[in-house]
Amino acid sequence: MNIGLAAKQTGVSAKMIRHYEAIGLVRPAARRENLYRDYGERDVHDLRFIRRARKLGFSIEEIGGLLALWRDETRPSSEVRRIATVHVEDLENRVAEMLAMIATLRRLIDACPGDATPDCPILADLGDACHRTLT
Amino acid sequence: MNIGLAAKQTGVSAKMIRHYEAIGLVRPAARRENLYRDYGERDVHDLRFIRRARKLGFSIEEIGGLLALWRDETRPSSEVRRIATVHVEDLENRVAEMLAMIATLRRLIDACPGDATPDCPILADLGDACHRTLT
DNA sequence: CCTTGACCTTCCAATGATGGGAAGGTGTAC
DNA sequence: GTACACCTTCCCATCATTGGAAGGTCAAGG
Repeated sequence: MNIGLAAKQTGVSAKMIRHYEAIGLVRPAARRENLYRDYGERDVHDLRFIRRARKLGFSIEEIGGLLALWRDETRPSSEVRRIATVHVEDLENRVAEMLAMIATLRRLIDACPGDATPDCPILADLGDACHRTLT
Repeated sequence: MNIGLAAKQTGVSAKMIRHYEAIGLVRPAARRENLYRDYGERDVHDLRFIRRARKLGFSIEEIGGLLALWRDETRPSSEVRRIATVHVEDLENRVAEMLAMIATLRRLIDACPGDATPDCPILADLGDACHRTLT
């Protein structure tokens, strides 16, 4: 099948399919006589795998590791679990940071009149030379 | 003051200070005879403002708008509030997405034996041709 | 046979925020 | 006078993705 059809069937854009090939995440596609890439079942599987892993926020590097484990019949599930755990902890750290941002911003927004007057605690907080975190 | 001192006083690296100047986020610094950049009170203020806004996750573009409002004595606080609200809603959306990823991954990790056996629900979920979200 | 439109190819560039480093000029302290 | 810390500009890299240009290929229809 052509790259366009593979893209439709996997939800990965043709652009990204070529890119994943260029960086070595997927094996180079077979080529027809006209040099068009030709995809089969296994390629489609790998691309779907990648798309799902991306949706779960795995990096390309992590996905490379997961794909290798997928292909390794003798893989220990502990290794997969380790990668996923490291990733989920990273996600949790980032969420915690973002929640802190949100809490601060919500406080500032609540304190801001939001009318035509120029007095705004949001700008005051960002610009105040004697900066302190609101409590 | 030199760019290095300004960097120390504001927490913005010299690299980034030059970058912010290049993209027009801050006004071009005054130059001494030797072409060294020369920073004053107001520059330091703007850089601190930027650093704090970055810590709250505002994009450079949003910060440009906030800085302009800061300098505008007649700004309506409603405009500042609007920018902050849009941003916080964006943050909340991203957090919700990440929480969904985390929930899915936690379920998969909990179901994974994490031992030397190759059977792993994490890979099964990523690779299954008949894919369904775990409930 | 020729055109049109939809596909495919490769290559180059941009995004946003930041860091790294090279090559070269300047300032200061010993 | 020389060593060292600082400054300058310029280019490149990251990460994942998108966009476009320039050109080749294929199928349908006039």
